[in-house]
Amino acid sequence: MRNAEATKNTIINESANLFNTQGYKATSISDITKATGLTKGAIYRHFENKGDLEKHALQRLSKVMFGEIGTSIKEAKDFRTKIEAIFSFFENYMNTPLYEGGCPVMNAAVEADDANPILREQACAMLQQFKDAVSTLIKNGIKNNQVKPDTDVAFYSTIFIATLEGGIMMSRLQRDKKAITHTIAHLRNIVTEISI
Amino acid sequence: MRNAEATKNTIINESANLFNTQGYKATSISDITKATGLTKGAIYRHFENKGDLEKHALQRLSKVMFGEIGTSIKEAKDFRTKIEAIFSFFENYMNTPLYEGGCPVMNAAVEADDANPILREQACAMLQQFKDAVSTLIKNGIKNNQVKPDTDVAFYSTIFIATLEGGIMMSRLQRDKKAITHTIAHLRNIVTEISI
DNA sequence: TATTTAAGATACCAATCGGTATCTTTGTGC
DNA sequence: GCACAAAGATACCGATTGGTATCTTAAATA
Repeated sequence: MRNAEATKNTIINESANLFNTQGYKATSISDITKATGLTKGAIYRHFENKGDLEKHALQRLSKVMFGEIGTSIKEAKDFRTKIEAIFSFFENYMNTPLYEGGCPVMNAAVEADDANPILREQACAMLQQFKDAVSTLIKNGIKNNQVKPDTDVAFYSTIFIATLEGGIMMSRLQRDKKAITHTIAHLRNIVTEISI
Repeated sequence: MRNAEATKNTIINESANLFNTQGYKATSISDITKATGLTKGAIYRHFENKGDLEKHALQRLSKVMFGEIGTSIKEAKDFRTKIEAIFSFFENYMNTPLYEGGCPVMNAAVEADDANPILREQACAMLQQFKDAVSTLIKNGIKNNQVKPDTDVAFYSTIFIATLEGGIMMSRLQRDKKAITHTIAHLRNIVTEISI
């Protein structure tokens, strides 16, 4: 039989790309057939329905996003370089993004908000995963005497993510790196403030 | 004749509400007929096409948003209370929002990004208007010896907006005020830093 | 090489999409 | 109260939507 796993993989990749750029509702199954070169019959053999495909696609975006962030964090040694890895990841959204269409968390969050509870739940989990990653990063910084011990972990992980997400939203809308550059510069100041 | 201006107004209001909650592409003309109690024929008498209606709806959201922000800023006297008016506006997105569905700028920005250039341009103009408002607020603060004279206006107006937008995105996704509360608390610290 | 079965293509379905042509109703000025 | 014009309702249009039933093709196995 023709490699089922490989075709399923390309369907997920192509649809993930389309969903993240055009939106989930706005992307039709036809769009995906055009992008993959496959037919509707082939797609529906691998996925129950469109919602199922959306789920797998966002899952893929999540894996790619956190995979990249995770490895670049692991490569760094101390708190400052680790958090710098996150900054450069967001900065690269404007130059050489891993996927097109901006941050998958924000895209899914804004679109799914009320109409698509499954997507919303996934976006929620992704945001939590991101927050947890930043939190452990700060916690380890405290443990290793690189971050001030009285630092409010939940507070700072929240404002880090909020500022980054807001920054790339502005930069993508204005098609100008200035916003994300400013926000990251600001976050660097905060990093200095809480660093020992 | 039946009051044309009034019906046009309700069409704009109802569709603005639907567009901002469900999304522009995801909201059909049928949805709007159900919400208004009018028929398709009535709607297309007042608007050329769906895009035209989208334009008017976002324009309405813009007016409402900046109208509210503008008046509450004018009522305040000094820099701190003026910027505090903006904070409380964003905080109210979670309690008693002027309109449902979150920030119209972010919603339009994320959805329109590549597919809907007219909407994108409008969102871009709204963001610029918001940034200009914060900028003049800071500039006046400097002029009136309430803000440090060496304050980078473009820098701070950018991070104020980015942080607020990111905060409400997170809070709306998590359906929890914590994120926006934290981000605003952080912005209050910044206000203190740049204040005299 | 023949059989079997999974993968993918084709052809269709009802429902809905944005949009329009036409008809009916309603209010206004004469 | 009657003609006129504007506002809104009705009925339709082709195109597209998500989805399915069925047919064909290709690869593994016997």
